[in-house]
Amino acid sequence: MSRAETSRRGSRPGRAGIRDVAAAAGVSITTVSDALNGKGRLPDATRRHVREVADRLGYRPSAAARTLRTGKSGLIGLTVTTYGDEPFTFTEFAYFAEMARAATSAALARGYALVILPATSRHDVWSNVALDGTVVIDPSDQDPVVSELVRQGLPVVSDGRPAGSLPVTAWVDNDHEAAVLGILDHLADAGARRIGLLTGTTTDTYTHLSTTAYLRWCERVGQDPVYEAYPAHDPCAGAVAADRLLARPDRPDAVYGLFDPNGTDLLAAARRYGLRVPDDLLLVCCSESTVYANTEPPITTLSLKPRRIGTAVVQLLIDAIEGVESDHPVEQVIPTELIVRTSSQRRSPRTTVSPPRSPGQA
Amino acid sequence: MSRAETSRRGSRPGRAGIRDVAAAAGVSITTVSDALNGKGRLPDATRRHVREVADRLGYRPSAAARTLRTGKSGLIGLTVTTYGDEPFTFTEFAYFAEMARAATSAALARGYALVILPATSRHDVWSNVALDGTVVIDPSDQDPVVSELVRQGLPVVSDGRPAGSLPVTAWVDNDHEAAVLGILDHLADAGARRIGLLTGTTTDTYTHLSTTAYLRWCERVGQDPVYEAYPAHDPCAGAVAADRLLARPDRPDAVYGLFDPNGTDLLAAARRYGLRVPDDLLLVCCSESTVYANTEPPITTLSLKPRRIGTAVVQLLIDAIEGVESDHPVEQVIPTELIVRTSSQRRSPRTTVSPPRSPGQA
DNA sequence: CGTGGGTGTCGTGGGCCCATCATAGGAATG
DNA sequence: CATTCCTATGATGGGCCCACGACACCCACG
Repeated sequence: MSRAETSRRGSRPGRAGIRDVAAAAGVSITTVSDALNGKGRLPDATRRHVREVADRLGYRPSAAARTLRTGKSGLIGLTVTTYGDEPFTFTEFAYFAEMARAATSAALARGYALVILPATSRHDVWSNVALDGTVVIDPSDQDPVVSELVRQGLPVVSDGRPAGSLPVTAWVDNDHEAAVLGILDHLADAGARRIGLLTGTTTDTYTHLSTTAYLRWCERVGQDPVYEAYPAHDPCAGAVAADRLLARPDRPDAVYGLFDPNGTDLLAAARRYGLRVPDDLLLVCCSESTVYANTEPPITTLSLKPRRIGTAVVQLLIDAIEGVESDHPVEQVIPTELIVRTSSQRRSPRTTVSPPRSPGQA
Repeated sequence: MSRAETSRRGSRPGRAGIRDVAAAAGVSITTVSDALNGKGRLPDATRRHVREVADRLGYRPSAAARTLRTGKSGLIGLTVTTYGDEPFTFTEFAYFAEMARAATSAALARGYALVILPATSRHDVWSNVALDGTVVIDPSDQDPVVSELVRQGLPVVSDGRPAGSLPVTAWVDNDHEAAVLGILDHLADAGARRIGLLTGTTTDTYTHLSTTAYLRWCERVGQDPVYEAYPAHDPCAGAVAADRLLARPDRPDAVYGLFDPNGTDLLAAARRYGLRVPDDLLLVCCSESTVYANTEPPITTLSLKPRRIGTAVVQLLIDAIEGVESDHPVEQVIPTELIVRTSSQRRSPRTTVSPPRSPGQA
């Protein structure tokens, strides 16, 4: 024992180990471990005493040793898709930030921390961190990262319905088709005759499902599709695409934009063409940003509820990690929320749909 | 050895350990370790063979064991301040997202991953993860997290000049005072007579330095300060404060807003009071968001260059971790960038400052 | 009244997780 | 026999946990 003491002193003068605490408290290593972890059956006096000594010595258990022994690291990977060199795209900023924030909080509340891992990370980096499980955002079909993780026996929960036969443990997503159909109906109700779509060229599930839903809706109501697609990760391309859409001979009288910056892009394009919103052009875009509450005019947005998604994803993952029989279903659909503002209300609000009021009221 | 083999088989059927690789390749454990890590002096044939076998078995070295042995985890903490329950504030979304993105990329390029750790994390969470060092965003004076980390001998680099005598290893910041003075001069040059400030009630360094710089500038040019402060973490309070500022009897004819959403808030308030921008009111705000390029009118913004900051912070931290004699100084000041748009140009651009052109040109 | 067995409470020893590294050892060659 | 090379052995890092051991106490039986 004294040998251990000595060798430890030599190795790391700054940090105290469990051995040092045991020696200082006059008990065994096991007793220290049990006292600090609330395990075993020890008299409260011993427990208190050990805790006191540990505090005095500034003892912090080595995370590495604990992880090695228990097989649990308390770390959850947050894998974000990458376009080009940078992790997560510009268009997803607000969504991603909100989602990550909620996920961080939820994980923290259950004693876990999040590790950011871009999908294009070098193998050696993310196989070099001990994860208990991983959250994957919008995994592509046959995502090599996911299959590798699953092969290692780690639970994987995805934000976004997994494409193809990706073997994720669970997933959470919005009902994107229903959301698009709801918006199109909303615009049609507001008087839109020809609804256009600003969409992306990428092949992710969100873009694909939304575009398909649009095309099917068009077919159902007998409208020719009017849409422009652009690479969503390029912040400049959006403005150009918005311009193209409004410059078409079959110019739409309402537009839904799938990505966050589309609102301002479309608004700017409309101004260039002298179109008044909402009189000449109805506008809706998918965004989590609150700037659209204060634009001129305020723009109707679709919120994907990233906070609920982030929370749900983490809960599912931790349930899987801890082997909790999921009281949650393994496939969760989070409802979207349409925040109706001026840009999508041609008729002055409530005038025609509400019951008549007394003339005195504004 | 056969006993070890057996016990391993029983323990974790899915994952192969270094023992299994050694057995399968018919060499010793050391040889496997050396072959995979490029150490020692081994014949290339052996090296290749070992690698091949390791690949075939899907061997991944245990991160926990390696961390325990080497004392390095390859993990960097990213500590974010919290307001209320949620990590990082709404007003810092774009800044934080950009900064975190750059930091993630920079860390990755050097083989490190980032762990998100809200400052209010329970002790047991962030002492439960093995960190090699930590990035702290805007640490408050006497931040307990920082002192604890430093006490453990871990390098800490802060984004934002540390308040008080916080013992950080290094820091990176903008020259906020110079930035504010530059903006005020810019507005004065554009014809502003009375410049107002939209600031925060929080005590962080950014808010403090900026406000002080404003007050000093006012004193120097002999203008009465006109400012409103609000709790920056409350997204609704900003709109109210903007309104208050423009409702004052000594209404300013130019305003600088310290926080991201102030641009739209001020624009909306200006419209309510029938003020034209930039004719009746000049506007600048500090923001990383590109929406201000497409507002009506486009708004001049100050960029704090979060990507450069995120990169610099991580480089400094990893230099410290790896004991590299910093070729970078330990205190870095990143220049800000004023992106001048219509909202701060009262006189039509270039007309009066450029040499006269021939009448035919637009 | 004395002692052996039963029952509990507290606490300890040593092995284990897995990879790394220093050093000792062995084989081949000059 | 000496010198290169390469490989094997064993210690190490630090905390957790299984399986016991030590000790006290109580009851019953001789």
